[in-house]
Amino acid sequence: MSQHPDKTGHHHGNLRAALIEAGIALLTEGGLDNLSLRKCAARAGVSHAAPAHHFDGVDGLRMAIAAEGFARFRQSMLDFADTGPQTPRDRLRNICRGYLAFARNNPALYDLIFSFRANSKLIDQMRLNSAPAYQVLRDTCAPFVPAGKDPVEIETQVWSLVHGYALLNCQGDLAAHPRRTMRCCPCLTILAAPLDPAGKLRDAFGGCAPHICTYQ
Amino acid sequence: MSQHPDKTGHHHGNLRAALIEAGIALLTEGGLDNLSLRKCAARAGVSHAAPAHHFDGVDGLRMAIAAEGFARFRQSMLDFADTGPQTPRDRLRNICRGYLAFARNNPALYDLIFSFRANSKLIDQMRLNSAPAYQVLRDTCAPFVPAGKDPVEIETQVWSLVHGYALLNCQGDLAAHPRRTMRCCPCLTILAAPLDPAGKLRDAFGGCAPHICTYQ
DNA sequence: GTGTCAAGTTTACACTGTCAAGTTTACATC
DNA sequence: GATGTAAACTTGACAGTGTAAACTTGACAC
Repeated sequence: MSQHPDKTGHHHGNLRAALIEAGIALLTEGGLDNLSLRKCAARAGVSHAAPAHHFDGVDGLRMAIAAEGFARFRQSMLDFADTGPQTPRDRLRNICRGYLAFARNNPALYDLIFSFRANSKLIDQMRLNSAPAYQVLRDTCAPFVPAGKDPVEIETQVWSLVHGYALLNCQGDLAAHPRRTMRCCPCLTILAAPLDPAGKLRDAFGGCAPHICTYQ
Repeated sequence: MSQHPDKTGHHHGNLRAALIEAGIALLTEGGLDNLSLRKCAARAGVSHAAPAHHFDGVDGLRMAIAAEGFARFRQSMLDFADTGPQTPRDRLRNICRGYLAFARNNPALYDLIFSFRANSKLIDQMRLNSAPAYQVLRDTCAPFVPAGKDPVEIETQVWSLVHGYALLNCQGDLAAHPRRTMRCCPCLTILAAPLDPAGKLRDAFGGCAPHICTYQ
């Protein structure tokens, strides 16, 4: 099926990847509104209708780009988690840092991922795309789930907190105060100072209890 | 300036309000993608260019609708806060419920509010529009801010948590499990069971510490 | 009446997604 | 090699979109 490593005459050879790459570039340059089938086509050097043919419409293109975004998103979390000490608490703190780093470094792609509103046909595929990223969260939260409790509760808490924080930081009122940190009970200190503009993640976790969460 | 209570010949009389109302109806019926200048115009019975003339482009229309959305959003929080016991803890719990109720009852409007990406010209106006809603949060969080601490830290925590939770519930993976509750340390139990589909907000806060947050 | 100005209209244009039809290429089969 | 077929595009057309400029209508001050 993949007998076209390079463009051979009429066939492009690697159009799908080229279109996704073009789409990510468009997102990076001009935000969500800058992404269109025709611009992707022009950038990939194909006719204006080629992307729609490939991805079955603009929603398909956006989903394909979002799938690539989820893969990079997941990788950002894993990159942070695999660095430094490997205690469960360190790993949980660091996937949150990786989460926020991705949101900060790829705002438009992050926007696309979490602004995706698909019809029922694509929503299942979208869930498949995002599942590996959620799995990182699940694996990392697992050590903190008390016996007999539903893991999804603490997962939801961590996910909600970091997701809301990322959105508020990247677009909302907090964007004016990027150095703002979050501190509350110990389960929240994992998010402290994650968006240091200089890229040096200050450690502001001093004085916290050693457990993540006094789950009752 | 408002000498046109009804439509008098050429002038519409109350075009601005009619367009905003039409826009909200379009959002409610078909989501974000269903909102356009021309559809608003048709629904308000004016020419297709009238909305752009009024609001100086589609971004202006969207901002005007978002301003109305923020007002309703704020009112939803206040309605919940002013009901029931009036301890600081009750009020904080209830503005979160009001927050989530609004997100659930007005998903497209909530989407519009928090997906708004404005150029630098409109972003200041947008901040003015959202300020009263944020003020509700600030006032409600104030009793929980320890002396000498920056109030914005606990505000950010609560806002992030409820914002992320609302988004995940309304659009994301959690949408499949609307009855999911969040429980963790006491500061988080305010969000427990906020999205009961039957509309009866179950109280699942039993066994929590009486203080909101062991802020250290 | 006259001037002025805001409020809408009209017209036109570029851009967008989508669809139908046609063209080119690859490949299997004879 | 010739042929059929399916996939991978291209081409052309169309409706819907935002936007800008020019025009018209109405209200009001003088």
